[in-house]
Amino acid sequence: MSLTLYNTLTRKKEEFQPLHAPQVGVYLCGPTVYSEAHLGNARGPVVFDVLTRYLRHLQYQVRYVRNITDVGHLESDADTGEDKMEKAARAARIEPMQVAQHFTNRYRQHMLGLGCLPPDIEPQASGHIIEQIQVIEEIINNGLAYEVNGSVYFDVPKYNEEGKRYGKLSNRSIEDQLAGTRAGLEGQSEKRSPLDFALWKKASPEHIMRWPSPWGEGFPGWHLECSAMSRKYLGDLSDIHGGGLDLMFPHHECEIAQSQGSHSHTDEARVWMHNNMITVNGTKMSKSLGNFVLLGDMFKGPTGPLAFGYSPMVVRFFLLQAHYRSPVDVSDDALQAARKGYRKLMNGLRLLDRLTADSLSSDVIRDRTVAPLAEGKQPDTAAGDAELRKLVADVFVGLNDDLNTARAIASLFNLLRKFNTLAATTAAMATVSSAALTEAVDAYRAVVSDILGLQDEPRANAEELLKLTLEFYTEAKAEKAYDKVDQIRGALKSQGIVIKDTKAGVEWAYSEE
RNA sequence: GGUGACGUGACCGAGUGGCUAGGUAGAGGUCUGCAAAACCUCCUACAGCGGUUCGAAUCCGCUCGUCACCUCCA
Repeated sequence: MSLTLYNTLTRKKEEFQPLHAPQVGVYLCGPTVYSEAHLGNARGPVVFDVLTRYLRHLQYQVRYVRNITDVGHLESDADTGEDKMEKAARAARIEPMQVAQHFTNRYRQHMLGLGCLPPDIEPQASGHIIEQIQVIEEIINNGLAYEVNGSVYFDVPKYNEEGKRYGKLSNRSIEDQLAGTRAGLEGQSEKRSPLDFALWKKASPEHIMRWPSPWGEGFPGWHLECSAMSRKYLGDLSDIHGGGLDLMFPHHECEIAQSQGSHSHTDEARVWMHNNMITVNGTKMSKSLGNFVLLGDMFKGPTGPLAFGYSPMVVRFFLLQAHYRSPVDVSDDALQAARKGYRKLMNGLRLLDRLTADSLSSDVIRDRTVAPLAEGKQPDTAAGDAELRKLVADVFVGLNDDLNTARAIASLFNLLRKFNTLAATTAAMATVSSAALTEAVDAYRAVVSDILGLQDEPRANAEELLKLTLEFYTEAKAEKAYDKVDQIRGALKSQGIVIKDTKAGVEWAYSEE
């Protein structure tokens, strides 16, 4: 049983084999930090978080790179195209890097909330201009790029003449692409072919973000950073490269061309993975359509199509309940169902502690020694153990099948039902061995917490609970039930809280000890 | 126009030639001071029409419908 992943490049599920086991290099195209992240921006990070968590569970040494795009994404293909970063900065009348930093901070905060572990390396495009210039020079030296008026373009037709195939990832032929080219392509006069894409763009006088280069002051093209940074941190060829389906073309296609055209001469990554989109009423959530749900708003709610707020963990669970290559539609109904399912799974997590608790074990042991010993036999747990192990195995069948978290979660619920049945009676408990039970309990915990990254969210309000306790305290005192009084006082004291009987009534404070 | 997906029960969402998906909602039951939880049973399915097959929700064809990419987008 081993992990298989769907590779967009081959359009097949492939058994995952690291290039340099036990090391595994994973790259995820990160956010452009010029605005607040929306729900759609969260899917890739969540999926790749589960992927890297699972790879680590499989004992691989993972280097997970997720970049921050803080420069270089043009507003349009036109020569006058303004950088999105700059546009936002201009609107807010602040330093562009301040905008980038602000939204980078927000993004990290949201990702942590969603249970995504920080990447091992989080490189910023603006910090890798030199590396990007170097890649351009390599491509020029290989004769696959040309300079016009301080801008540099990748020569797609030439690239194809050399036996490469621009379009191999998205399965498009050059002819189709040319045929599909739209009419509105003025502003492309500098390009030799409409298929060519910018590696470096000359900065117009009003452009704030600019860097010196062999071709004058300018800024890197929008596909270049990932190629340059992937190579720097993961080598010429990494194991896995991912992003949203909408990045497949042209972004990832261009990345492959750039890597093939540079000294790397590789597809940049062996496995290319693409997560599907999140839709609202069946239509893709996107900035341009304005139908997006900002993560910050979603956690608080209501916002846009949602009448309620949903906690980060509920959102994470919601996303994982679908397979990453399927589209997911957001709605209150779906999220509310997900919330209940999530809580059920979390209650299961708490049940595990009881299942392995000493008190329960001793009961079980007593049951086993009383009943079966009358017949002079050990209890037969073979069937129960086998069932338990099958339930656990099913969970991993799901994970191994192209990271099918939907199947894995379904199997977890089946396992949970078994746990609930076992916990109900000591007789049921006696049908499984403690070894098999411990195994299953550990597996449940590992998958839910470590691999799926689902944590319990405390929902109880401590202050309210404390208030309630003080009411019982007051009642006990009125009844002169002093052992009860002392018991409550002692319990709270062990939590670092002292009760103060004042003339005005009962109050509490944190212990100063 | 080109490329690629998809259409599963009240809602969400897996699966894929014969074997229970799962969650939520609904009905009944066990348990229960009440309730909840838990467990058991049940209900509503594979867009339509043909075809292949011993057998199709699963493969093929057609029809209808929906979506994505081809332009910045996760």
